[in-house]
Amino acid sequence: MDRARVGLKDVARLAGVSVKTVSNVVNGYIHVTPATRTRVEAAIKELNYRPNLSARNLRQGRTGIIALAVPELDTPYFAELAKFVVAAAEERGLTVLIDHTGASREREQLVAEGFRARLIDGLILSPLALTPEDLSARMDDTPMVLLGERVYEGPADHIVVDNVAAAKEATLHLASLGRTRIAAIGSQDTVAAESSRLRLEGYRRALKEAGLPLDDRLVVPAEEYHRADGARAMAELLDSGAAPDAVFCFNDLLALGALRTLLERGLAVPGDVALAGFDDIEDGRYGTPTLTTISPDKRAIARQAVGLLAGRMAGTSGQAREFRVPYQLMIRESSGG
Amino acid sequence: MDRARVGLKDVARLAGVSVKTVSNVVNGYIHVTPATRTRVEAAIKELNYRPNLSARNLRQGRTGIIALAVPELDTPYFAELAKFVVAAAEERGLTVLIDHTGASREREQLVAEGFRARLIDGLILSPLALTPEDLSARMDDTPMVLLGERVYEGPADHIVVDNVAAAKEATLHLASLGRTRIAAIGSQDTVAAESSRLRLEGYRRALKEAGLPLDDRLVVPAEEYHRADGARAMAELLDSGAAPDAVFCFNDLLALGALRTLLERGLAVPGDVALAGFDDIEDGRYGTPTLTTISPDKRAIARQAVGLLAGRMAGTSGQAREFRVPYQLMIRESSGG
DNA sequence: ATCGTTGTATTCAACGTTGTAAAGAAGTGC
DNA sequence: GCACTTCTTTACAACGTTGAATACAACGAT
Repeated sequence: MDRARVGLKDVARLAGVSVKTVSNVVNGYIHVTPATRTRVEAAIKELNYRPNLSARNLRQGRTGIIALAVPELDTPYFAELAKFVVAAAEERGLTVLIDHTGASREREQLVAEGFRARLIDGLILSPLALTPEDLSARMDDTPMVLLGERVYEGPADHIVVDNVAAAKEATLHLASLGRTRIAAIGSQDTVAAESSRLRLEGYRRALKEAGLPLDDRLVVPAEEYHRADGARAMAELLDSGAAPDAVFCFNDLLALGALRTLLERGLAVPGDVALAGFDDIEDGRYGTPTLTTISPDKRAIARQAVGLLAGRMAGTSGQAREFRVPYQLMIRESSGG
Repeated sequence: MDRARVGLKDVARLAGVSVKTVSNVVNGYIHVTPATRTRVEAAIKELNYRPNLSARNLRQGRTGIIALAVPELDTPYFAELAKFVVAAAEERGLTVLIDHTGASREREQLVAEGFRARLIDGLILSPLALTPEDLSARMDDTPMVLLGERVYEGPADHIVVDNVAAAKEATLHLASLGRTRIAAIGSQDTVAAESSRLRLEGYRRALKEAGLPLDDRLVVPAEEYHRADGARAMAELLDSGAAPDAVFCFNDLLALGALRTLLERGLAVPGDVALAGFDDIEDGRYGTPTLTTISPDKRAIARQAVGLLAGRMAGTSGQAREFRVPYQLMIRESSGG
């Protein structure tokens, strides 16, 4: 194999034209004779020429690459989201590079501060640990769109789902089944745990609206949002004697973990305890029982994020914007659907 | 914000040195006076300079980016694998760009043929539909490592798990429980479905070794490897009257789908039907019951792939190599563990 | 014929970086 | 003091591409 890189120059020599003409053919410039075009295309094919994107990018000042930074890629919610983002980016001719931050503030800062600067044209960041102050202090001027639940007043565009309303709707749904001891799994007391706080707020408002008392023993924290944490939290809840007859989990993985504990202990779902989650990941749609959950429109999130980012990259200026993306309560078997 | 890009030139002017000296500081060149270094570093900080990677890459002829092309990113197995690949790449200072092929032969060909050529230095491809002929015909000379089950004699390095042995071990485990009517879910008759074929072969060998008859009605195809296919296949199996007392599913998602059908129909797992899967995805470790499965060492797969690729990128030449990665049978509740 | 117009192809410079070679400064050994 | 090495910094060219400016040819209208 030729290890030697073939460039416009080589194609030009073979086709007997200037370098620029080859460039014109490659870029579909209109004023090229069919004859030359054919000749050049033949040469391109013969040499198996591929444009050097680094050179092109250098010249044009853009790379066509955007980064998507998520806490964990192997979390179903983010994997599904990533898929939609990649698809939405492709529609616009953009390539996605994925960073995972592991939910560490340090890594999130690094990404926001332009760790990939001059390689990417834009950044979609799903922050978990980053504080609004971190964001205000941001130096890098790469366009950025924030994803997810948190509401920032800061200077960055962001896409949000109304967590309070969604959590309230899920909790009210459980109440509408006649449940009176509705627990919540997933509270967090870190400064940065905004989405947890918002969902808790929704839960509280729902209880108030339903005329149910607020019992602190029914609110159980979860350090992370994985199945294991949900299983552990559910066990605590049952052992504490709080005797819940429904549980709203702050995400689906917590709910699936909780479900596991409930079934292990011989409790019926939804018979003894009704269950609702948040995220609508595929796992929840095929478990036993299937999981009632809040389904944020992930495709819309991805589309909006990429669209907004593309706009900024194209030079749109102005105030940071917030886009609200719709969600839907999916009632399934775990709450008697 | 300065929208104007700051380059070495600007830093050099501010620090009162030549462009190359700044470059030397940035790259940690040894022979720079502490005094100059400090001065330059101050200037870099003041201007918030970031190297332009496109330019650097153009100059050096490499980008430091590798692509990982997987069929579906939101499939747990690949999401987990992707995470390990990203981590392994980071250890070597490489950045990963993810492509998803949707298991389409066309997209896989596109990727292998250098769709991203001159942007990436190497490619890790997990082929599903690509034929060995496609690979032999490959023109692009970007280093490539193939991932996954398929064994190619072709010209590319690849990382494999011994599918036949693993499938045999899983099936034999089911037989060792005293089950005599062991079904298999996931056969495929596409030309390209190599991994399905290998797992089926392992299943057959196990039956032979256990002295069990081979009953065609016990082998059920699955078009794709998702939960829905598993659920459907299990239903077919039960409706056909084949009366299985154990099922080996060719991946965990199929198994989880099958599990769903079994529980829906009031059958006990593993009491009435024992179940085993393949991949060891996290979902299987927290379902009810937990899932017996073949666990390929994903971290090793990722490490080997990136290492091998890095070697080729550094210029190692020679015959295509095959690396075998270990696996482990994880016995859990679905087979009475 | 002459002028403009349009279409086709070329030359030149520049994007920001780094490898090479070489220049200048400073020390070392005789 | 001289030749020599070592350290520090620089000028220059090149990576492969494309935008701007321009040359040249062909054409139609005057």
